[in-house]
Amino acid sequence: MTVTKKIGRPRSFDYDTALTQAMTVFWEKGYEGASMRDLTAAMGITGPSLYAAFGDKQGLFLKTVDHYCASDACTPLVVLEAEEDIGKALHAFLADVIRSATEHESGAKGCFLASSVVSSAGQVDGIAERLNAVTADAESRLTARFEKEVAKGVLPPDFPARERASMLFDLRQGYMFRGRAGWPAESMIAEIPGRVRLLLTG
Amino acid sequence: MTVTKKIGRPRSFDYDTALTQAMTVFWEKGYEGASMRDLTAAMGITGPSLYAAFGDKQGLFLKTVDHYCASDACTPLVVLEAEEDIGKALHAFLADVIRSATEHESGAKGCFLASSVVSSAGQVDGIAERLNAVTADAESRLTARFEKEVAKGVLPPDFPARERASMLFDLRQGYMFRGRAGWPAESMIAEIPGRVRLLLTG
DNA sequence: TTCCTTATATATCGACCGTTAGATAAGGGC
DNA sequence: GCCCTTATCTAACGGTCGATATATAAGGAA
Repeated sequence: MTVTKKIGRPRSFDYDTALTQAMTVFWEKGYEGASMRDLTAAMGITGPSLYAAFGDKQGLFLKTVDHYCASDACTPLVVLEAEEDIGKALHAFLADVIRSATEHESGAKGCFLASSVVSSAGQVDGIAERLNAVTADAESRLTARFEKEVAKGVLPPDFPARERASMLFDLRQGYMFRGRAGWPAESMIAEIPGRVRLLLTG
Repeated sequence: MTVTKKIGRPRSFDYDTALTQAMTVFWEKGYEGASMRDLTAAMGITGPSLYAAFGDKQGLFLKTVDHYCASDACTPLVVLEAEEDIGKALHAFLADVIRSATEHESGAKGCFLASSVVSSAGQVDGIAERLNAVTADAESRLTARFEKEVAKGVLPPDFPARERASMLFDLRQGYMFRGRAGWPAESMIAEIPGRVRLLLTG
């Protein structure tokens, strides 16, 4: 690892902090809805600084997506992996999805990828590929969680871990939709136990 | 019913046809991405004619949404209600959802509401309410389909029709996401039988 | 025909879009 | 000290945005 000597005038802002603030703007307003003026205002920098550091708007957008993916910001997944009891883990996963899908009154609801980035898939090159990759990764983590229970003997050896993982992922997407439509969180939470029971059916 | 006498110069275009063409543009490009010039070009009319007939951009958008809702354009629901055998009906429903989510290479993938309109919920007044209403309607139709089987005796009396209907709706949303991410249709189709089996579990 | 009402087409409005010259400021290397 | 490099600022670019003023055209009513 070489020491990177920096020459020239140093940056007056923190790269990752600015990136996170840009992400928030994209999250609330979407790719098209977020103007460069919205972004520079939120990031606290001027236009030329933004272009020098992040490239054009599309480049900045892709960088926010990669930043989000790299930061393990998907809390439901973290919750699922942290809880030992599989029933409680699934309950906590779904509850956290519902929370994230409904908690903010602003536009920054739900998963950044699942409820905001996805709508730009047809308009920004590179988005579909990233969504595809992160979906595959999320599903493998969900699958691993089920397989862990199979290994422990809690779930039967023939338990369809991959199928249930993919269902769990898709159910999450439904909550994103309901959150955007203003569906009340209570009715979603009330249905969690039934869903958990079904997901664990052998 | 009174005969509506029209005075003044008659319209030179068909209202519903123009509305449908506008919907296609919104479907492909989203609300923000669709410019008035895109819309007038697709509708074959000039700007002032559009404003006179449909109001401003937001008004036109809401009219396309209402037009879609009123036209029973959600083919998976129609398919589900048409097929008598519940297993085949569910299979056909999911297959049709997957088809609509993946068939077009353009941006007009999936359900207009579920994959396009939903992303404008935070930015256009009136969208969330409409999504909420149409979701409730779709769920009640899904529930009715399950209850029909309960009445026939195919499903047990204590079958949780409403819960499974809501799951079915949410699974559909997952397919919309996968379609946008470029997920291959074959792998989704391959998982249908397992999902149908689980949905019908008593 | 003449009026009244409504739709049409042309041309354009001010505002905002994403983006970039051009000049200036701030660091390290010598 | 003086360079070289890079970041910063102000200002503005051409283009497109959504929306409209104006004048003309096309029908029914008298």
